[in-house]
Amino acid sequence: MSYRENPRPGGRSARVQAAVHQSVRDMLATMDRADVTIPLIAQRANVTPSTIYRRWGDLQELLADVAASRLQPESEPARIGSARRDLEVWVEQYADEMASGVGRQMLRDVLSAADGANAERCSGYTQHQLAALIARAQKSGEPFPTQAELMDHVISPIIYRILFDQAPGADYVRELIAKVMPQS
Amino acid sequence: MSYRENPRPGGRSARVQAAVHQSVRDMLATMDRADVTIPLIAQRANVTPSTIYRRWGDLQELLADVAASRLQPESEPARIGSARRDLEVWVEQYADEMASGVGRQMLRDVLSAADGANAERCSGYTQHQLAALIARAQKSGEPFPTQAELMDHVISPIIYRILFDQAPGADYVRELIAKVMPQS
DNA sequence: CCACTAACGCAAATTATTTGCTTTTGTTCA
DNA sequence: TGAACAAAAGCAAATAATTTGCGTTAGTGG
Repeated sequence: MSYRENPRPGGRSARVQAAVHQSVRDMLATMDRADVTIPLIAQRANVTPSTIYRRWGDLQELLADVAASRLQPESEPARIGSARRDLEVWVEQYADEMASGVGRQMLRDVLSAADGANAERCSGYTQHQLAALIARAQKSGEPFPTQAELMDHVISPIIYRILFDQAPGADYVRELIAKVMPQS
Repeated sequence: MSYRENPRPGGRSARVQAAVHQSVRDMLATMDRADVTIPLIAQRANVTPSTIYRRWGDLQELLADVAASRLQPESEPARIGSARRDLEVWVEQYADEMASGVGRQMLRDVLSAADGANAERCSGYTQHQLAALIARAQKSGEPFPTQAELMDHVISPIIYRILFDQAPGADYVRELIAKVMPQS
């Protein structure tokens, strides 16, 4: 049986993973990304390079794994007022995070890995947050866009701009939301 | 003066670039992507590895450059009938190309390079094609979405799905277009 | 507690990348 | 045209990263 797939909290495998992830985060925060190499990561994490190579394959996969972990939201969308307002606030924060230097880089890391699993993971996180907002609107009976509408017409344009162009502004985000709100 | 930025057609710099690009395309077509290395590319292109390193920096940059070149459209969108029909046909073909294994990989290559110039290049190509369709509609007086609407609500969702999820189908594409067409 | 095995460490072998220096090639100007 | 110049390429040595075989350690299940 594999220790890696679902490693138990205190196990050696989990400790190594935590140390390596931490090491990567530290290094990305303090040094130029081009200087972040597997031997250096290994040294800081007190493991052998071969451990990392065997476990993640290459730097891209490791960075994608770390980035996807960091993109996992820690909490539910904040409760401000109406479901629409909550949505606006959440999306604005989402857009800001993704458009920042770090966010942008994490997006790229996640997408550039050969294994697409981490990209799906990220998209899943976003959908999960949206689902929470939708459930909230349903409970209070407010009209609200569907998840597909939000993904296609709010999230997608934001991410596209970040990836290919420039950062989207706050008013741009609000316009996108206004467009998908029903019976406006 | 630099030979590289705007190399003259017959010059040495252009010959090297062509040979390297061709070599990359051949190798990507025939072998596993993980086995495509700079020394191998150099050998096949009859140049020394250091030439490639000096010129492109690393494999990711080279792949991004080649991918962006391949994503450059060779011709204007086909003229089928109405502007709307032309748009539908063009977008469907665009979506198919991007969703294919090769297209997907080219997208990733373009996005994973540290230098974002090639990503902008790609987005620029798309906008250029759309501009042609818009001009056509204007000339014939047909109602038509703006470029921003097309980028945000047709292109972006397609690319997002390709990058994070699965391939979009032909009917999905037509629905996206139906949604942005004015006075439907 | 013992047997089992996945994951790790170590070190040698291989392969990729960097770099200083030389040579080639194309450009410019007299 | 043809010399002077500059950019890019070649070559080879030095460095760094990656792979791999084998022994060891540490969780797992009986």
